[in-house]
Amino acid sequence: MLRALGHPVRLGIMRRLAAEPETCACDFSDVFTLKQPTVSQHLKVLREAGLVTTRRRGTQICYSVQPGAIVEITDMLGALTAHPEPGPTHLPETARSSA
Amino acid sequence: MLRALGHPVRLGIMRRLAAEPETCACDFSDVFTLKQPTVSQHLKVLREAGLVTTRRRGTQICYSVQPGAIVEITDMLGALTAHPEPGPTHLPETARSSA
DNA sequence: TGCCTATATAGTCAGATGGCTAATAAGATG
DNA sequence: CATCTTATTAGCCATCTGACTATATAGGCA
Repeated sequence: MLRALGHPVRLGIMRRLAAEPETCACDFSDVFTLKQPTVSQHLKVLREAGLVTTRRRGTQICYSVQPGAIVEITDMLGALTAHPEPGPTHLPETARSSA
Repeated sequence: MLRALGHPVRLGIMRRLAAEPETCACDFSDVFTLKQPTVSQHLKVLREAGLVTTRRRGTQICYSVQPGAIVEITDMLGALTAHPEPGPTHLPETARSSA
């Protein structure tokens, strides 16, 4: 998810979706001055990262922010400031799973 | 900053620093099975992103998480879930029907 | 001072990323 | 059913990233 947000266009898409939910895919091409397939690729990354949800409206597909995903990231980032506690709070460092 | 966190090794470094502050640079080479210069590059990215702070301790340089940076990211991400209607300001209805 | 350890930089190369055009698939609408 | 619009996928190529080795720099300590 962080990797998905690490690209300026994708972060811009998220911001746009936050400011104006239910934005259709075709709208982004104009906003970011990118060709439609390029936007589609970025939207796919965001979709597969679970950061956005889709809904069909007529011939268009509207995107919105998946609030749960943002909470998930925020929670994970908050753990970065948590002090080390003597308990099973910390995760194993052998996590090799990719998203 | 998000771009800096978007790499598994760098996120792992941040997690390690959260679990064990004041970790010296040489320690990461062993933890992540990477050569020393590679770790140094990642630490440089984190440093330039303002995500970590450094402190010299003898011959070593110890890294710690910069809490303010995490707050900054969290705050920015929180804005992604904020609705575009912060007050009684009326704006065009967009026919949002729940699925 | 001189050495020795720890860290940072330079340079290089394979592989990933991100943009495009062209073609395909999905679905609405007459 | 035919057609048209919209979205996705495929393939291509320039650029960036991230790993490495080799080298340079910084600073403590005998």
